Amino acid sequence: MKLTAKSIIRRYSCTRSRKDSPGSFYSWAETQVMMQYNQLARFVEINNSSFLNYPYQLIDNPADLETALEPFIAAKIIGIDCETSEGIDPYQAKIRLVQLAIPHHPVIIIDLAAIDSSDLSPLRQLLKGNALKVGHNLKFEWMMLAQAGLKPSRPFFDTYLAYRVLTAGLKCSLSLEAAAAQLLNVKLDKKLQTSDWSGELTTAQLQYAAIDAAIVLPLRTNLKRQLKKALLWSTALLEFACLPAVAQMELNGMWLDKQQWQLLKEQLEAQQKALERELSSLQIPSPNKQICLLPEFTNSINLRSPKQVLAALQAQGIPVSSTNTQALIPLVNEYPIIQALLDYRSLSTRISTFAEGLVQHVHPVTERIHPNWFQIGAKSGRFSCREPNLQNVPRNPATRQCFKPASGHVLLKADYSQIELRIMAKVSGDMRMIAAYSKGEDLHKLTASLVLGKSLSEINSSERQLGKIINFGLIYGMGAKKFKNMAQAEHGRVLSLEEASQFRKRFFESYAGIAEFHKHIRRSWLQGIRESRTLGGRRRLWSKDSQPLLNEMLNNPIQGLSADITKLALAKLFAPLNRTGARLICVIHDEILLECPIAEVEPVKALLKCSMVEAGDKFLTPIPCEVEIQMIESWGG
DNA sequence: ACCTAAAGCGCC
DNA sequence: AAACGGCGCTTCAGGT
Repeated sequence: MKLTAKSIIRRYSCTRSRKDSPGSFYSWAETQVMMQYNQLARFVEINNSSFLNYPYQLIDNPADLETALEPFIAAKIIGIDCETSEGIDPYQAKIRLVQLAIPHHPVIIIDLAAIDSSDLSPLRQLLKGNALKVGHNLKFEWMMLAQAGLKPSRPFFDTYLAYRVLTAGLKCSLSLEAAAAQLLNVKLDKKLQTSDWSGELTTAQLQYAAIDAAIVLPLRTNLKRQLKKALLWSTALLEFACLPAVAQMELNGMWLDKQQWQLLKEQLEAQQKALERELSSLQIPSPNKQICLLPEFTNSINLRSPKQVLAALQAQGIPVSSTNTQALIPLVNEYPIIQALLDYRSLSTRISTFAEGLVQHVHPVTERIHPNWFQIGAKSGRFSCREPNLQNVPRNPATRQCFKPASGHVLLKADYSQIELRIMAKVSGDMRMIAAYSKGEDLHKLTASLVLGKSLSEINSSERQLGKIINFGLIYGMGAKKFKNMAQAEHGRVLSLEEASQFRKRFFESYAGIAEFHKHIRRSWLQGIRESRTLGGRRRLWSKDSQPLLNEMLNNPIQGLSADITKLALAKLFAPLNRTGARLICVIHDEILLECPIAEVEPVKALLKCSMVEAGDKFLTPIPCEVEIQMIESWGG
């Protein structure tokens, strides 16, 4: 197959997945769901009330359970919801109710407080079955059910993820309430969601519980139609396939050596104290400061306050108009105090956010850290992670060495090598990049040689570093000025603005495919197009009240496809990984971290590599996909 | 006393 | 004015 920049761009711009083809028909079951929805909608209209009546059957004994679930055994699609008591932490909360919905049937509400877990096997079998489980934010249900010994099996349809796939980039509420209102014109009353589900339940509570399970069925029908119409069906399927891996990862958590962490904290605090002394000359500029008799109370400034720091620096005659790092870096050599200030601020973050902050999230029950993972947390489709964010733990070894596997285990750390650069090579079809990757050449070295006008063998490690900055900056539209600053800040190489813009020019001359790719995106940006797609079909929208930035549109296809690839790897990994003793514990965009029993290292390594490479190959061919796997005793190596 | 925006810094 | 992109957390500063 002949690859040219134009042909790839053309293909890129009209990428269609077969599975996304519109005009699909609906099954009988789906038609029934729509009829049910129509009845529901009519009811709302007539009553003009936020409270909906919906038939349900409360099951509070083992004998009724088996009978009640009979109609569900043959069902292909089941709406699922849970209500919990004692909070929403899967390690502390308890499931009170499991609600199950199928079309034209009362919702079955199972009271787990009234049924012994040994009598739940009909429910367990049902959840293990092949029916499509539909719910809103199923990660929560999955974790709760898994903790109750009722782990549900694929396939899943998560209306929350589906709604996010459909609206990625837009600011809108993704709650079930908002989705039902927006897509079905049904008003749900969520006031009871946080009510007490531990004691005697009221009719209103049961009614609320029933509606939540029932509503996801028409919601799914609506979302499926819209996803197919928007050519987002394969993206949604990818998210659904990835969901159980994410839920399991959140349950697994990550172990932190608290004692070692405490030692680290003390070291950082000592370093900070030393810097504070070094920075004591930074004082409040005051015209009458000589009247202050107790300078330690009056003249010292708050080093975390940009406003006070700016005034103090200016008082020392240092020519600054801003205290941000970019502005201060060029002054580091001339004024030693600047470096101390930068170090101080860095230490402040490492102490408050990490040394003090992270340890507060060690779970009292598991003694591990279980962050909230959001599999579509970013507009590009990337994951985000909160409370705490494990995706921005400082890289320095002393910090990461505190993250360790359980005893008898090691960590397996797998990284995609230069994934975004490879994606750029793929989507732009740049001939030089394709040739370099197929020969196994080092792209950073290549860029340095092209821009500096030297042969590959002449490039030293410092020049390669410059090539790296050029590669990662310029492919996303960095301007000459920012590039100049970055070359100095991260590489220590002082460039004039002319040199910087000369390098930039040579970069795009050397990689004509990238230049062409940028032109193509710029054209659609100029036309006022408000969406961006990845090669996998994932879409990001811009709302009408926010003008898309060109650089956002340049970046999205790259960053978004990287997310697609990682998610596909996780989806492939999930089932086979569960047949081993290894556990997924962390995902940092292009890095996957497993905790693996020592005895199983070799097979798990092979499985991990295979899943990731297969996922990469699906989108990157003919660009080779490289995955590096390390077996380590701690995250720090 | 509490809320919000911005600055700053950590990561990919 | 469009000028690397994507996040989350803590602190400060100014407001109600």
